[in-house]
Parts: sequence; structure tokens; C-alpha cells
Amino acid sequence: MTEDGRLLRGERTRTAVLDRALPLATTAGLDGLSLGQLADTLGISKSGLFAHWRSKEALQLAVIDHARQQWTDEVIRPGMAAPRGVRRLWAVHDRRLSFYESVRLPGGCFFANANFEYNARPGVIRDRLAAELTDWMTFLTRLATDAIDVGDLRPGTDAAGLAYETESLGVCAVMQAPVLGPVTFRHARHALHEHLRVLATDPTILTELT
Amino acid sequence: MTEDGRLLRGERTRTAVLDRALPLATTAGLDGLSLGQLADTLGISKSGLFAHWRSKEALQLAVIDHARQQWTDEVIRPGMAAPRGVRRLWAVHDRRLSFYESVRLPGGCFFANANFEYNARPGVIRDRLAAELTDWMTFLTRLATDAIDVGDLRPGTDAAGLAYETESLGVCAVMQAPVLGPVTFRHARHALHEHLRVLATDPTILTELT
DNA sequence: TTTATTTACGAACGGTCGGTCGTTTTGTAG
DNA sequence: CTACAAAACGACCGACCGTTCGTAAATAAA
Repeated sequence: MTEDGRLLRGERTRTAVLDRALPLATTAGLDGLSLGQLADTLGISKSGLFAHWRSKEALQLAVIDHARQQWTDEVIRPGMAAPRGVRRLWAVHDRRLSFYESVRLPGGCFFANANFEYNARPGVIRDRLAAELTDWMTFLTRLATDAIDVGDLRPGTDAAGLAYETESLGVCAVMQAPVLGPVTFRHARHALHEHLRVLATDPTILTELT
Repeated sequence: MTEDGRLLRGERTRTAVLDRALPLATTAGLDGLSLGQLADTLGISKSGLFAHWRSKEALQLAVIDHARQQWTDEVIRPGMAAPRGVRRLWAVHDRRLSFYESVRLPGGCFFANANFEYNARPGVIRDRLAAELTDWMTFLTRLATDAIDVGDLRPGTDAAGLAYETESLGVCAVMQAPVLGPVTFRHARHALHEHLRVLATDPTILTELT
């Protein structure tokens, strides 16, 4: 956008629209996202959106890409800065919780909301969301496997199971926090910490983590 | 309804409507529930619904009550038949997983979906859903506390934390099963089983459970 | 400066939404 | 049988939805 706030054309307009669409889709739902409302809050006309995306569905898919990009930049990449092994697994878990604990996004996690919304609605969007979830679980499993490989966790540890538990604790903390309060984040941290302590070859590794 | 399938008036009509509305609201969302579509599939007129509920919101609240009733009858009550202590906590966890594992309800768990849908939408419905979630967590915590009181779990065990982990594992298994497959149910059972074994005063109690 | 293309606009479309109204049907109580 | 109230109906309302279209403005290329 220009210095006076007006939108420029082309790519910059597109990212500006997606920046605005993501929080709207997070709170109102990816399907409940209203193109009219989106255009109004951007100060552009509804029909102008169709110059950039051929349909609402195309825009929704772009929102998903945008959300993944943001998630990668703000959560995964910083978490990956931690040393390999169980420290990195913990860093990703902790970053995710911190991200939502500091109320960065109203409406909770976009991907969790969208997955729930489209669980029973076949179509292109559901397939895309399913692929994102599969990728994410593969990533978590790889973190767990690495923690086993470097010797932080006992050989024979169920990497996929550990990834599943990490994901469950994280998602539910974000989901239930608006109702049950920030205690859910403490529970999510404590539960995984306890479990890792049981699985660790040297429990003292865990004591130095938050 | 009469022997030829037509609806009678009064209470029986109301429960017939709710029986039909609950799966629709589970798949399309409590807000995405369409009164026109609901009336069509029931073979009645849309305006006829307003003879029983003054507004869509009133019907949505009735759907929540109906879902809770069904949940109590089909999941909680059978689970409570188990002996006190850790066996009962496990029975409730297991019943919940079995309920959805056998594909009883398309669209997953109504309450989980609705909670996600209304997390960022203040209003009467959100308040009601929040109350339901609070009640449910209180119930789970009570089960955990009881398991401690009867001596199944170590004194000093974090009952609220255990309840939180139970809920997280159960919800996410149902949520992710459509994408990741039934392996999520195995993970949810295995993870809680492992955790309970760590917390148990006598681990042999756990071996006799599934 | 002229030309071509992208970008944005306002108006309008068909469709669905929740909701209202007057009327008719239906069950039940007297 | 009569009278009354609950229940169901069809027609209709205004609002909003995603989408299209013809056109005008803005940019980039010539």
C-alpha cells in the first residue's frame, strides 16, 4: 500500500486482501467468510476481488496458503532454531502454545477451525486441508524420530504416538483456552513435559526446559 | 409419528425435528444449519418450525440440549457402569472413542465442532456451549479425583491435568480420524493407558484394561 | 503520446437465508 | 357435536449471498 494507505495493484493488493481475510476466516469460518464484508473493511468493491481470484473457492485456497506461510514463518522456523533432538521437539510445542497464549490471533488456530469446519464436507478445500494436516503430522513425527535418533529418547519409542500426543495437547489448549482460561496452556506444557521425562534416556535434559 | 410415517403434533414432532437437526448441525455447523433444508427433509413447511421455536436461535439451543441428552444416554451412562476408580475413568474414555470409531455420527463430535465454531462469536449460544464444556471438564476431573481417592492413582496426582489430557486425546482422535484414519483412536487409547500406568499405584490394574 | 492490459468500479442478477402473516387443518376438551 | 387452541401451511418480505457484466480509471509497454 502507498504511504497514504491506499492499495496498489497487483501482488501487493493480493497479500493485503489475504492479510485481512485470514483473521476473518479464522473467526467466521472459511465458509462463513463474506466477500462483501471483506471488501468493505478493505475499502474496495466486492467485484474488485474477482479481478484477482476467479471465485470464492479460489480465494479460500489462497487463504489456506497464506495461513500456512504465516504459520511457517512465525512458529515453525523459530522453533527449528533450537538444537536437534528433544529440545527442538519441545521448542516447536512451546512456540505454538506461546503464539496463541499471547492472543496473536483472535478465534484461535485457523487450521484447527478449518479442519473441523470441513471434516464432513467433501471437495477441493477439504482435500487441501487434509494434505496440510498430513504434512504437519509428518513433520512432528520427524521431530520425534530425530529425538530418538540422537539418543534423547529411548530406542523403541513410538514416534507417531508421541507426535499425536503433542498435536492433541497443543490443539486442545488453543481450543479450550477461551472457555477454561490460560490454565489449558499450563496443562499442555506440563503433560508433554511429564511424558517426555518418562521417555527420556537422561531425564536431566528435560529439567533445563521451561 | 403415526404408523404410516407422518408426524403427529406436539412433543413428538419436536423430538423428530431435533433428531433430524442434530446430524445436520454436526456436519453443516450449528450456524450453517438451514431451516429450509431441515423442513424439506422432514417433509414439513419452514414456517411450521416457527410454531415450535420462536427463532432459529431457540431451535439451536434446543439442538444443544438434545445433543447433551443423547451424549449422556449413549456414552456417559454406560461408562459409569464400570467400577469406581481408574476403571471408570478408562471406561468413559474408551466409550467415547468406541462411539465415534464405529462411525455413529457423520461429521464427528457435535460439541467439539460447535465449540470451534463459536469460539470467537459472543452470544447466548457461545455461553451455553461454554457451560457445557465446563460441566464436562468438571465431570472428568471428578472421575480423576475419585481414582485418586480410592487409591488407584498416586496421591498428589494432578486430577485437572489428567482430565485435560483425557479430553485432548479424545477430541483430537475424533477430529483427525477422517484424515489420518483409525490409527488416531489407537494413539488416543495407548497414550492415556501409558500415562495412567505411570500414575498408578499398582500398574497391574491397567494391564487388565483393554 | 499512443496503445494494450490490468485493475477497479457500480449496478444488477438469481438464489438462499431467517422470519412474518393470514388462513386452514387438526386434535382435543367440554 | 361444538368450540377452542395448537399446529401446519403457502405466500411473501427484506437482507445478504456469490457472481457477472459493461465500463472507467490506472499502469505499463510501444
